Amino acid sequence: MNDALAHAELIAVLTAVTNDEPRVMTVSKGEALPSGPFELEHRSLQAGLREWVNEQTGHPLGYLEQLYTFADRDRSPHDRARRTISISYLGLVREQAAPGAGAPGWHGWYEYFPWEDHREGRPPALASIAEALNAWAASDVSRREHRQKRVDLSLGLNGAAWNEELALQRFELMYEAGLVAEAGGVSDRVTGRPMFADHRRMLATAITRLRAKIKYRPVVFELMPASFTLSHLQHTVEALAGLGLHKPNFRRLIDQQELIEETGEMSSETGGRPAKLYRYRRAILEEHALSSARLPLSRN
Amino acid sequence: MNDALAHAELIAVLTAVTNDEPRVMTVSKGEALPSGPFELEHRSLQAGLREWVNEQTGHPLGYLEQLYTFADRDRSPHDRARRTISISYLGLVREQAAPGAGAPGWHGWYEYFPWEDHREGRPPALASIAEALNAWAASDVSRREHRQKRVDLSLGLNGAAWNEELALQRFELMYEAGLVAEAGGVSDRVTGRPMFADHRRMLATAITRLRAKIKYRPVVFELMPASFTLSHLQHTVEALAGLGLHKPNFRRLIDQQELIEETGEMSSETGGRPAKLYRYRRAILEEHALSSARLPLSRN
DNA sequence: CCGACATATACTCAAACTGAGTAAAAGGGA
DNA sequence: TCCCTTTTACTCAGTTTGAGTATATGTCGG
Repeated sequence: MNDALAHAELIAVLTAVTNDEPRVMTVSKGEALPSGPFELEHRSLQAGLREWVNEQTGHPLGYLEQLYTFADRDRSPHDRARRTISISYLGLVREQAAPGAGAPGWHGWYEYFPWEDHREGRPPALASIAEALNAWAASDVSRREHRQKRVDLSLGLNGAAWNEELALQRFELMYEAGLVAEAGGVSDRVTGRPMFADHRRMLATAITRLRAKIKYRPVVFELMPASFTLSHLQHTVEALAGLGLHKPNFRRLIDQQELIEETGEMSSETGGRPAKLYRYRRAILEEHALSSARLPLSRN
Repeated sequence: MNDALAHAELIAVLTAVTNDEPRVMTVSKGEALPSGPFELEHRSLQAGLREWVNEQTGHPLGYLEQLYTFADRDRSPHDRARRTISISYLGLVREQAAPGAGAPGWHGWYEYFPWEDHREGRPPALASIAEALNAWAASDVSRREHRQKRVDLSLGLNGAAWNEELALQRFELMYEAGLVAEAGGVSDRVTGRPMFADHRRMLATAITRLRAKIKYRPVVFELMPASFTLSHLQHTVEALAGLGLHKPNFRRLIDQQELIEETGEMSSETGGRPAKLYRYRRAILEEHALSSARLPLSRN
């Protein structure tokens, strides 16, 4: 085997939802994701990450999932003889347990991706982005049609519906078109706040992964306090998905899955009729398999 | 930053389906997955893998997706001062383009996982495994109930349905119970063929990933020749899922998604009525977004 | 040449699920 | 007391899904 050596670096995308706003933990005034070296003492990658997140931030993190491993060259121009392998993780932090989640260090997802929040309808930023991307598509005669289709599909134009799971795809498209600051574009209220190196891309990866995952696995509860109302739960999901959901149907979905149970307490925080408080039924993880299954099964 | 250095190793799980049998490319007489070092010249991890797969095997590989990155210690006992980071990839190889896919080097998935093939009903191996795991569950008084639930759910016992996507979970359970050879168990027709180090676990990861992915993304076509019959397509999906599918419903699903189109040719290979030949409509990738969406959406 | 056989293709039907809308209940505050 | 707000409960049509049945079109044996 060849003796090529490399640095190993762990990068964490830690997410919490506070005040119905999804947030990510950052360093350097919001310009980078927290990261640290992978050391020999660490038992495994996952254990290594857990350790230093605990040391550095004090946030106990529940759910932790590997996102992606990068090793592209040109990432650190001063270090050409050696490569850095970056292994990124998505971690979910419970709101309750993160009292500093509104403090410096935590920044809203949608500061970095203003076009991703569709809870109040299509965000104004999207119109400008669409315009810029359409121009980009038109600028290359030979690939125009193909590009236009990608733009339409990603942004939900010309008959296509907005798909919140395409967050990464959208960012990569904007990168390719040179719109975002990391690719030479400007940084403003339309194209969002940039980050160090490819950190914003990792955040986009995390958002995409999480938006997909909440649909078939009960990970939202890793972000919820011990007891919560149905509306609180719905608003958390909406914050992550960047979409408004139909209330009656959301409730139906939740209780037909038997994911939660009443605590018996009530909450009267919101000014209207008091709401029942619920807690997550941890046992459900053992009872059901919770899989999607979209194949036409037979029974022989 | 700390100066911890590590080897970087790329591991490929290359899969093809030949004669309705899913196969994986191996080295060392079927005992290991092909792997190679990640070198400085490589542009990126993905590019690195592509290069040496091409060099070593000659199989042009279409689809390539990162699976997982490992760095657990104790993996190579002779090399304690340094860590090896293993980045595994899932690659799909077209049947047509892999004429050696039945030759040595290629082995059927179900040699390694005899309990995973449910196309002809529950495989006989499963009964013995269930027995052994039940005994294992009963052997620990304090955790018995929890263990029993895990067993029931994984194997589809006591009212639970068999879920083909739990392949990795099942392997980990058998590992934990010491059933498989890699964890000190025996190697026979029930527990399947072992592999070097954690390679069988990586294969299980690949199987799980692929079984999930075929449901919401048209990756099967990466395994199909240029033209094929509907039955051929169905048998390929069945081979991967390890399940029998309901024929009329499979057809309905396929053509309502407009994934394929007729070539105009017919095939009369199978002894019965000749079947129409189809080809994959590559354009579909651009037209549709193809996402699952299991949230109760609203439209304001 | 004919009829059994095998597979392909086409159609039907009920149950479950999904998107969407409406109505009643239960608090707080003017 | 009445209005406002939010929770909770119910309805309904259109679609999707699992499952079963029927017909078409070849090959092959006699």
